[in-house]
Amino acid sequence: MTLKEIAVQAGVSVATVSYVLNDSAKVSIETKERVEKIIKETGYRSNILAKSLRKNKSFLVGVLVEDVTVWHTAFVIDGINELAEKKGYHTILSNLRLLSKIESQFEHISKFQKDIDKAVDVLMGMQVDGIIYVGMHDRAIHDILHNIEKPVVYCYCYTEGEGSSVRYSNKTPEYLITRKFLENGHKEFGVIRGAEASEPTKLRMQGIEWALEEAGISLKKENIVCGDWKYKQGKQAAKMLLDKQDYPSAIIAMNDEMAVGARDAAAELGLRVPEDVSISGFDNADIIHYATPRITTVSRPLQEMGYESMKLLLNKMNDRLSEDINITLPCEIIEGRSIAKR
Amino acid sequence: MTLKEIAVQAGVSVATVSYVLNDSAKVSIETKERVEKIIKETGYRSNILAKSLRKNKSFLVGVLVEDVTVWHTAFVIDGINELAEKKGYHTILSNLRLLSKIESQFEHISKFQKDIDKAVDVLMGMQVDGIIYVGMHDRAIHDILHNIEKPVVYCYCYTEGEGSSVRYSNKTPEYLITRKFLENGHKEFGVIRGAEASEPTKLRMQGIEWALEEAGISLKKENIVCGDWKYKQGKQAAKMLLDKQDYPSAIIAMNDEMAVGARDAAAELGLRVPEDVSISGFDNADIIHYATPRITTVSRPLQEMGYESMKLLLNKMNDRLSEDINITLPCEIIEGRSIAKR
DNA sequence: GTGAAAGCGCTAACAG
DNA sequence: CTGTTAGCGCTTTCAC
Repeated sequence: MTLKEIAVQAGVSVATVSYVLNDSAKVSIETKERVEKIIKETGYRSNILAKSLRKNKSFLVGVLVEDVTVWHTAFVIDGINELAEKKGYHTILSNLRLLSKIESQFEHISKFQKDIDKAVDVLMGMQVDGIIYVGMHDRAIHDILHNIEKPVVYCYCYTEGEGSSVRYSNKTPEYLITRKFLENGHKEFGVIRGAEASEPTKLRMQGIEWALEEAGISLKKENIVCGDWKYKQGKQAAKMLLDKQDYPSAIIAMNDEMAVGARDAAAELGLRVPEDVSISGFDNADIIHYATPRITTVSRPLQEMGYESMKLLLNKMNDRLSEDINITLPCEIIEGRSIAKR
Repeated sequence: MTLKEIAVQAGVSVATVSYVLNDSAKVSIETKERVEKIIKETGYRSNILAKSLRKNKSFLVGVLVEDVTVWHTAFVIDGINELAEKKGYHTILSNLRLLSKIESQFEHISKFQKDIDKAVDVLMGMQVDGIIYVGMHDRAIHDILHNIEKPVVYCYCYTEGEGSSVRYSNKTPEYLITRKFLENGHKEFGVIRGAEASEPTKLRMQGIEWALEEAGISLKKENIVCGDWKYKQGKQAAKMLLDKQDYPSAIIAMNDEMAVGARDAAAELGLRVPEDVSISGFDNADIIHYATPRITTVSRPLQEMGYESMKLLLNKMNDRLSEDINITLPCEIIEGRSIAKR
């Protein structure tokens, strides 16, 4: 069913039908009703492709995700969708599937660059009005999106080149968590860091140091142990920290998996959590809802990050914003029962 | 940059450029190379919208998900993407966001029907060549997709009306799990069911009964307790089952959350898992990787379900398949250490 | 081998 | 108020 057929059935011109459809002014009530009746009867649906072609505007945004199966991605997408839907935009999802590609083959980044270029080609070919790039880790994306003359927003990552970004705060929440320990009288700290070079690791570390400095407490170098974000290394790291006479009473793990690992390490060493050793995590992952005691953690504003990314993109697309903006959204501290008075 | 501009620069007609682009026969080597050079230089990208309009085929499939934040959805999408990408199709994601809508307002299904109709309108308006509907629960979807003259595949759900479906097996894996208990000498069983009316609950129950009947063992009615898939009720249910003299030595929980709840209940009652009571779960959820002991569970073929859905859809779209097909994919048993010899 | 031209379904001047 | 018409970028038939 096309606009033309509707026009024939209604005995009017295509223009008139188009006017009714977009109620763009000046159609007599009778004509309008007659046309609308036929539209309803026939179940006519306008061809968005044709419309986009003609208007040179697709109301489509490309959502280019590094990997849709990485936990936070779905929530970010959800946030994007929420605002997009409100504003009459639709999303076309392009999934780079980096996780499985990296795991299955030891190929160089250049291989992925090709994939990315192809994904961008398709998205641009689809005439998207803008692109939101959703990272699988929070890090700098370096010159990876080429030949795009449309607005780009980076979410859960950022770029030093062109393009706005939306991230979450690391330093402040880790500072606040550290303060919780301090307020409870803790003086000896152990830190289970994330992976070496990771951006969040550095930022969270800064938050910890900030709070400790304020309190005039120093962190022993040997009490900072490097993990890889995984349960196992978290447990191992905690064992190193706790298996000595003067073990720290406060353990700050940089994510929940490692925090749960630390809790289990404590249990194995016969230490009670939080009475003997207090522990904090980061991420508000599902696991901690089943861990006893409930571990105090930090919740990232994932949905909101998607929402804000879409908001930024809308502003860019509608020329209400010319320069790039980098937004950092605050996190929420989720109180558990894993930090006790000292 | 349009095809026409390329034509001008190359000093040929638009037709020729089109021929080169699609290498549809008969273009002299020299012309071809000249055109290709310009295409490369200019970074020309063909307008997929225009192409689709002209060919009346979009190479777009609509992925209509009930809620993208429901854990399995991302994996299903990933599977869909994997095959779609291989076959030159792209996905447009429509997220009904049912989870938050249901939680935030007590509105009737008719409200959602409107949302669904709208989503379908948009998808069809985008001229998708087919639709994959991804459920948030495994259940029958009743007459909810109207006015679609394109192929539809239901994934993680099914329909009694038109449309193929891809689901995972419930009965067989639960049968196999039950056999594991039996092989370990268990004779007294307790079952923590899922929500009352749920399809998977019924099917899994059938699997359990099948194995027990085979073994000539009967299941006491009072040893079947109804849960709601959540940790808390799992724990509560397990307490009912275990807090008596002749408690069952085998507890089959119908998902992992409840299984972990059961494990904690056992611990609180001073029972060791698996020595005093053996436990199984279902889903292969993240949580069980941190639970001690590792709980024996069932992994659903989520990615594969997406992949198979796309495969079915491709066959339908290319007229290689006329009748509806309902596929049930097998699950995998994930061995843990939560079932001991009796 | 290559080009002219029609037309996919729609919008938006412009004319009446 | 309504209709005519050009044209968005592309494919494809038919001529040459």
